[in-house]
Amino acid sequence: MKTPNASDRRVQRTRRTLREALIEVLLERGWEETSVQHVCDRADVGRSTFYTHFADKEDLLISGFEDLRKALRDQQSAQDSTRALSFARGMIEHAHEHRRLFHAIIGKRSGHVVQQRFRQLLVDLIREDLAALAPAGPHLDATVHYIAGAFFELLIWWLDAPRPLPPSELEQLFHRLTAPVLVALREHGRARRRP
Amino acid sequence: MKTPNASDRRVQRTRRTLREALIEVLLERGWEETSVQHVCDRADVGRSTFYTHFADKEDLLISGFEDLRKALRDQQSAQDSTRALSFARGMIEHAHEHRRLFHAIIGKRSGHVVQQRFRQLLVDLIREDLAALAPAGPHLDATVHYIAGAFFELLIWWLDAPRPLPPSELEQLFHRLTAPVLVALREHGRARRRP
DNA sequence: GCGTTAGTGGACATGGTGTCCATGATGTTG
DNA sequence: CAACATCATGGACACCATGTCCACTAACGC
Repeated sequence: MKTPNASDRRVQRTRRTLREALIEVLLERGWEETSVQHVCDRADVGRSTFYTHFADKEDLLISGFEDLRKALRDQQSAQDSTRALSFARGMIEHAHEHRRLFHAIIGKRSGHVVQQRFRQLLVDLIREDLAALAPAGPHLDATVHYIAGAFFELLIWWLDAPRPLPPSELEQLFHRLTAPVLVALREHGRARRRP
Repeated sequence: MKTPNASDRRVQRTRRTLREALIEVLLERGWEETSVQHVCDRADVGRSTFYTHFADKEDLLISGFEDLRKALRDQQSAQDSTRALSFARGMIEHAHEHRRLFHAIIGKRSGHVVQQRFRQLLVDLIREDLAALAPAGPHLDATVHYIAGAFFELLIWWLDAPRPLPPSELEQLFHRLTAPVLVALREHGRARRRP
């Protein structure tokens, strides 16, 4: 069977069921210990059916990342986004709200492709934010990756902590640590424009 | 057979051969595509022998991490380590010298446990450096992880770049971006000591 | 040299992957 | 509403990797 038609009810139902089952199994077993088998069993869906929709378990999980992205955009436009890196609030709150899920997805028991994708998501979000502050080039690239890595590790640390800070404090912490980095970037940009 | 005696010539030879074979296969196939089978074939070592020495391929790779750590310490003590985060120079030079290997080990084609361990190595190194700057607590922890994540992502970005900066520039960049973070940490430390 | 210990290689059970197909079930369309 | 196209099913198949075991042989240390 070739790429099923997404507008068909059956297709939508199957995909939704599989995504939900993935999350359930993920929460119970962690990423590495989750197999396509388990997900299909939980979803009560034939394993052959799985492969007509997704290439593998990573493909399935990543298909849900778009939802996160959209949620972040909604949250972001519904507040004053005057501050740089305003995605942080939404992301942190989202992670707080779905703490166990986030922990399973990006935490220590996750898989590398998934982490890779998540970090790429961060890099994209941050690059959008910083594009206005400095001219494109290796310095901007480096700063974007610097901040993305910092945020990612900070988030994992926070998700792993036994008694984590409240979300607002984490956000504050992140902005306090990152503000001077942005200042440095801006200065660098100005310096290069008027050497 | 139980834990073989490490002083036996045969044991040393077998382990060394396996480590070398792992690196070879790793460079050719990347982490995920490397199996215990492949490594044993390349090393010309029985697969059952592998399991008397290492639990799995991760165990084998990580057994080589201690060498890196030692190399870094030697390099670090052989220079003025007055500057905070002086490990960075050694790490960057090391990564530059073994670029392809580092790329395979911690880059995009790596495995998550390996990355995990490497990040833990960074966290440990940075915590040692920063312990003197601020009192222990969540703020110090957060900063340590922040910097570790930033350095890690910066390193991967650098290893992935088609035309990478020279190592000295990367080091400079890292220190320029991180200096203000350290200042903030110190100030925070002073503020809490004299509230 | 001799007793001990490590390496060999093949067998075995287990479990996951990805593909394929005939069949039955369920939408969609005219 | 009926006919047809499409999807889901579940079982079979070939494949590959894992981890354990064991009887046999080779190499080491003392």
